Amino acid sequence: MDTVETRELRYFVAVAEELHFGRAAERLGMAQPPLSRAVQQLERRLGVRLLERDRRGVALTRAGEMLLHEGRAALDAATAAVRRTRRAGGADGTGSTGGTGGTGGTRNRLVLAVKAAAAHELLHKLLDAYAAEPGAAAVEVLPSGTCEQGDMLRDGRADVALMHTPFNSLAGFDSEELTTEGQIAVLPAAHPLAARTSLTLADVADIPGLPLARWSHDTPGPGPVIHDQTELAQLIALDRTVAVFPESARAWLWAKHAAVPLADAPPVVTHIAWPAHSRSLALALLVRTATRL
Amino acid sequence: MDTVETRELRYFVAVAEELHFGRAAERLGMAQPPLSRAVQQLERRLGVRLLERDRRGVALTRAGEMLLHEGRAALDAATAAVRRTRRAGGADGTGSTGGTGGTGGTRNRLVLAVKAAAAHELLHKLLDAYAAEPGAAAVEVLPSGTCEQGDMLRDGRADVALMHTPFNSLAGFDSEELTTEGQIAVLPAAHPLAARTSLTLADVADIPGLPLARWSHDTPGPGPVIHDQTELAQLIALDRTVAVFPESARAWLWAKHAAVPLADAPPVVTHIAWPAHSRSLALALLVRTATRL
DNA sequence: GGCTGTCATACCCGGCCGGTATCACCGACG
DNA sequence: CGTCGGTGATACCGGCCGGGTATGACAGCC
Repeated sequence: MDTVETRELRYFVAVAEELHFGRAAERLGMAQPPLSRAVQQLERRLGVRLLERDRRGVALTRAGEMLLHEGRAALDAATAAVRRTRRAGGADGTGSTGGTGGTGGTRNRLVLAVKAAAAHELLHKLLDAYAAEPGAAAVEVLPSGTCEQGDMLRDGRADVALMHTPFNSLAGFDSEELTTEGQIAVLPAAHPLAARTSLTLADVADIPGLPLARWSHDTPGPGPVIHDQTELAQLIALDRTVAVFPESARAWLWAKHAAVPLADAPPVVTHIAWPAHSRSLALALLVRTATRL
Repeated sequence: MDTVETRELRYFVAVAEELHFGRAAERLGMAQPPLSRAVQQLERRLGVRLLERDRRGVALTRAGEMLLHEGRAALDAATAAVRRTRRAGGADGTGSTGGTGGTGGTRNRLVLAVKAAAAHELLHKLLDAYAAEPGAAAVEVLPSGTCEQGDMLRDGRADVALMHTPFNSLAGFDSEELTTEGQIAVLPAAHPLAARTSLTLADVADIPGLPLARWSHDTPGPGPVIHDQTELAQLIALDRTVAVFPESARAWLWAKHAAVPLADAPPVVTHIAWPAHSRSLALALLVRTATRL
């Protein structure tokens, strides 16, 4: 009797995230009373108090925090199992871009998550080299717009990913190092600093009238909040902001952009990463191909 | 609709492991027909054929193999969630040895999995040093007799483990390196080779009349199959076998044993390892203590 | 051809999952 | 101070589904 149904986990996680039975029930598409009862049953079966119900909302106990973390991981594992099984059986429902035919014999497929517009060159070479391998699977390239590649691997939307330290964490995955590159400042071609052969992070941190762009409202600073890379490119060309990128970003620079190496920025290392427990031949072949590029 | 209940996963994994509905049902403590139906429903919901039922048993399809692997991982994650939640809430049911009082304030507990009789010295120093830390949790030492430490971490029986490469795989865990040591051959003190100051793996591989001990019947070879380290020590003292161990094994040698360094054996590295998604202060403190020893 | 052993089907029952209605409680507020 | 709004808990009920038993379809085998 040391197991939980995923339904119970979904319910508890919803309540723990909302800290409110009513909203959680709404999110789950059900009424509040059965939800209350289900969580109570879960608490009884675990023999542990998960929530501290003082009037005016709900608070997590220490055990509740633990179950929130571990339960999320378990739910991810369950949905990953479903997604990967469907994919292996050919009953997939993704409308993803970039399907590349394999050798036709096996109907294997591999979903590769990449950060949009990063490491073009590497990705291109990798896909070409892999497609040339005998026995290669079809590779779907899944650009992770808003989401972390790590999340994609965890919940099964992807089988393998290109990740970039120090931006992504490789924790919990197996990985191989592929390339290392420096970082560059991307600024308007007309700006005085664009003539320099080298800059420092401090230089670009506070250029008068040219604040650093931010990817989210959470980051403090005066710079504009941007949502995609095209928007950013536009704003740079308009002399409104400056940004820092790995060197491979030179691939998408405009004529009105200038790139200057940053002397003291940490190098960006591109890894190919996959769930540690993977046992797929197609994946192994892709990794081997990548490391031999 | 991209999720599974753990019940369905348990059922399918049982069938996939037994490749026989009747035996699987027995193992699950239920009748065969509901099990058949449940697996059929699972196949319908996934839209994928998992089993190839030709008369005379059952075979896994490619998708079935995938679900077996991924489903096991998901089930491990679910039971880990339950175990760790119970532990965090103080409603634990383990009868494990080695409970060591923390500083009393927090009722936190940490289960540390170790290979029985490995790295005594290191373990001792670690426990002492950790207990001296302010805010340390109670540490339960869980000797993993038959089981891999990695499995203990995966299914929540342990929170952290001492693991030894190249014997254990660190895949999927975060880890820090602690110590490196060479390996020694443990042989009867009276044996001629015991006088040597150094040996090679080839030397001990085929000593006439002294075959290498095996831990499992799966390993081929003429040596005796042993089940625990005491049994092995006995057999060595009786001139029946020889074995290879990390240097720290000197701690438990008998008077009738001799230890000779192995010149070409790969070094054994002891790591402290934990699930990559862990977010526990007590664990972080233990890791920091360990790396500072 | 019966026998054995496999998995699937048919049918029934009880439990539990979820919904509606309501309660108990507290804080805010005029 | 009574009322009201909003919280989660309780009571009750109906339908679904998970599980059991009995049986069927089908292949291999002596």
